[in-house]
Amino acid sequence: MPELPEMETYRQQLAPLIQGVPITGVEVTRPKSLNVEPEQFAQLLRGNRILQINRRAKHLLFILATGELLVLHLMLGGWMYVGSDEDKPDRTFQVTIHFGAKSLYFIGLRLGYLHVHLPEEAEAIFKKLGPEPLQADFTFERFRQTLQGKRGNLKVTLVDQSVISGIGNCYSDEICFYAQLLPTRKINDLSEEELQRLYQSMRTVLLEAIRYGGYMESPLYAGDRLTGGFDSRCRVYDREGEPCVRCGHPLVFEEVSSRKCFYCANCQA
DNA sequence: AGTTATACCCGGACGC
DNA sequence: TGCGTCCGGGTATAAC
Repeated sequence: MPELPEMETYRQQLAPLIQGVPITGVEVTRPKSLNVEPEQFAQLLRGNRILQINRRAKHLLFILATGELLVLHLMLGGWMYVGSDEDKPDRTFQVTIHFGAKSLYFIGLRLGYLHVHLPEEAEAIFKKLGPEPLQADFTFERFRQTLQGKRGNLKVTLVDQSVISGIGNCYSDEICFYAQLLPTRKINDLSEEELQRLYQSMRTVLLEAIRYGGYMESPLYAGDRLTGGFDSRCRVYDREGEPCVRCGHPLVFEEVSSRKCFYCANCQA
């Protein structure tokens, strides 16, 4: 599922492919993906250009030459492909944006969406989100302050977008594993040393995931060797029963706060 | 502040 | 091949 590293991978790879290229047409087969009428959407985009692609948490922001933003959230299982009629995936496209011969296909948008906003509207939406975990000014000191007074468990706190933004179900497990902390630990029970481990692990895991292209089933374009490169490097997520890479004990699956949760019961404490 | 429940949504995998 | 069934899971919101 697309979390911060996946969206960051998309952002980096998408930029050189579509930035500045005139939009020649739009197709919408799922109007619910949009917050405006499909005709209005097409009218706004046709002849327009995406000048820049930014990311905020799990959102991608396509900045149009005319000043509006397209705010993308892939939610569960959404993904994208850039290609042409010849090599496009055999899937249902909810939205397609054509850039001459090549097209950007949006796939698996069930709860996902592509919304048109003015910059100030987007800002208001993003105000509810917690800090970006990888932003340079999100120091350990700020991290500690952010978690100050929290009493929930590690898992539920890490995936809470209003506390820290961008981390989802997969990376919360990976971060806990790297930090050798049980996802069920209470935030307020963590020692100073454990908090530091958690902070370092958060940065290390997210940066590694971005470097290897995140956790995705499908490439972004033909010949893409980066997207999904982190799949095989996931240490615990969806690996119930497999031996822990650190100690060899079989990994455990448990529902924690009604979420899928994977961890090593032997070397996480 | 935490915890729990519920609705949202539908493609595609799977079973027969 | 074809048709019916059901799952997944982040987010918003409400109730306690």
